Amino acid sequence: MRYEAITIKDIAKALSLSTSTVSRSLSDSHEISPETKQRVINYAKENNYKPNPIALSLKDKRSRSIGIVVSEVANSFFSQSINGIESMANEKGYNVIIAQSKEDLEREISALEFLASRSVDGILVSVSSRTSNFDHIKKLYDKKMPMVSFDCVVDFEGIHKVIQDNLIAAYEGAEHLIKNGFKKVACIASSSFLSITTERVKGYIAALNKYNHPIITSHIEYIDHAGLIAEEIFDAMDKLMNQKNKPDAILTCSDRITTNVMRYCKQNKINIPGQLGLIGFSNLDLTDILTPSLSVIRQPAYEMGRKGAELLIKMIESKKEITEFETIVIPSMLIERESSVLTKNKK
Amino acid sequence: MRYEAITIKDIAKALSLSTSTVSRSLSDSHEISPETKQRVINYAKENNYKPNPIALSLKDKRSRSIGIVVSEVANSFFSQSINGIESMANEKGYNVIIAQSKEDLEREISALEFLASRSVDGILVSVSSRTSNFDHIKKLYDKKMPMVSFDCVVDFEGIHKVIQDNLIAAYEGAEHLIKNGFKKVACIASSSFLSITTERVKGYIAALNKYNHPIITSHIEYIDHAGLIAEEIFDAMDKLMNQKNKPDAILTCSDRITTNVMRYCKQNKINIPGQLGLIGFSNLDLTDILTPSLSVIRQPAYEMGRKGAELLIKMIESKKEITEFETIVIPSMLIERESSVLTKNKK
DNA sequence: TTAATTTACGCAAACGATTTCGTTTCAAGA
DNA sequence: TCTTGAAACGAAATCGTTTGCGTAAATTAA
Repeated sequence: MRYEAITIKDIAKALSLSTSTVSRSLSDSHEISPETKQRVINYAKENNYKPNPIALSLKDKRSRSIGIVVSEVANSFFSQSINGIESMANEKGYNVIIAQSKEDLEREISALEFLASRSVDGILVSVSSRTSNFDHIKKLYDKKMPMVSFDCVVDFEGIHKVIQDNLIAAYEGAEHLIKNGFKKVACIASSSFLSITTERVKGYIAALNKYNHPIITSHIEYIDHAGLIAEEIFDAMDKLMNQKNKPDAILTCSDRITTNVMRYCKQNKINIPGQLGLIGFSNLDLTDILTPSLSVIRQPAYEMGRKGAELLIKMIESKKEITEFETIVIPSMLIERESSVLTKNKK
Repeated sequence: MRYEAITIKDIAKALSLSTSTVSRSLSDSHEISPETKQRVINYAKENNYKPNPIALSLKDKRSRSIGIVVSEVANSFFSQSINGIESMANEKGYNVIIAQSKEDLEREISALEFLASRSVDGILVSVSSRTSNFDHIKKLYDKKMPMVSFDCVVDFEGIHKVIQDNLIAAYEGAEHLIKNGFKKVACIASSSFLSITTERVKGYIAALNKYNHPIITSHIEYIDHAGLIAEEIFDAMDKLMNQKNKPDAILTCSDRITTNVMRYCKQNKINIPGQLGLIGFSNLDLTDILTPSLSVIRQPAYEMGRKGAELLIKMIESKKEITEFETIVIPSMLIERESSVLTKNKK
């Protein structure tokens, strides 16, 4: 079964004209008589003619499509980002092709290859939590594939980046806990490979330093598999909560970590915020109706997507080599709710 | 800035061969000598040659891409469906282009036009909640665009459909509430335009009939805008809870409705399940850590996506006209948790 | 030795659209 | 009357790939 669209040839044949004349009529060229032009335009409209983008792509050597590589679509942060990317891309006349790495380096590499072989004009990439080296990205980039790195950005210069204010966000998160009376704030961060992780941990440490809290190594846990397996997070919680000097609050650095910490506390009957204060990075819409309602650092996913797409398209359409690279930082938002605020009458 | 891939011409020039010879070598034709073949294959591999899919598309009159139209990507059901679609499409060598209708008929129409004009080989569509007539879909379908309707399916014969067992799922949901001792089970359904809504309401009514509960019209509310505006759901709840004969339990028929009912109850301090039992359709991963944990009917999003993509691709690749149309029903899963179970010691 | 066949490759058309370069026709200027 | 030139259109190349057809050289059969 096949859908057959009308072509410029069909129009030419129907009106006994050459394809050149039809093409020129449709592009409103001055060297076509007004009558012919009208005949063509009318016929095209009646038969709902749309130029074949594939033929155009072949000629122009551009596909007007951009690729996205994320770890997973079914993740609130990324689905919101994709939403933003999509809206900007559509405005600019591009469409998007999505590839998922599933937090796996091998799949990330093949996703990039796949996109390049599908001749996208550029790629937006958020690297997986298992990506500790960036050769595959560099390689493609050196071949002049326009690329923008967003969220989980690559760790080298010479590429546009769109990030949130990771350090500041984490700083404010930790500070928020401290100001609300917590004395021993721990941190569960994502994969140690990622720059967003080091940034966030830096912010966490900066806040502790600022308020003269000691930095306790056993209070910092890393989740190297992006929390795809809940076990990993439960193990981290076990470690944190079973030590002598156990924390009284936690800053969690990703959606999945945040929710799994909640899950752990619920299963282990740890009272939040009474026994454990909690604030975490999250983009879920449901955090306000959790009990206790969850204080979160909300990441500007949609805006990051839009900005990333805009940057990428600017790059694609730029004639000259790009030499100046922007790093766009979009502020995140701290939403204070119950999970991080100690009340007088705690159980 | 532009990425330039190596072409068959480049290989031909480099090895002083014709493009035909190169092409045939790469397709392992018998009419090329083993030595030449090897030379070409080696050179191609060294230079990471990948055939240009755009040129192939132009020749084959197929793009090896399929379109998806959903109301919104940032929706757990759809992002999970897309995940399934993507995985199947990739297995079969297709990629996906996503378009969003944002629950708006106009945007749905233009999304379909957009996809057709981008020459996708077929389209998977879940209609928006504002879609009460299907002319735009029929029109495209009559032009032989392969299409499969999933989840919010179209209301006419002669097209493949992938749905969940809406009637049974709703029946079981209502039955579950009744069996747990609730006497006055209400229902908040989605847009009355949608067949999934009528199916689910039928299931709800069937359960009430089966257990000799009266059908009370004021206990059925419809949310015509997909709950994009929380207000609409709050209004429905106001109506339900402020009547004399108010319900003691609710079956909610979509993710957004379910969570907004929770939100309403939390704001209005309505105890669940003590004052109001609740079970709802939802695909969120967080429902188990709500308080009370939420009983849900989980929709088989991933499987529906995979099955839909499989069906669509089968259709695209079929030589002959399709005359038999399948309606694939995938069972959903009822997960019993606290929100629908009355305990002895209620407040 | 000559004819027939096989081997191994090149030429050119095709897909749909754009664009450069002609070509035809007609009118105005010399 | 002849030249010039604009106006209005067509032919053909191009993008990258496949493929039917043609053809030279090499091999085999007669």
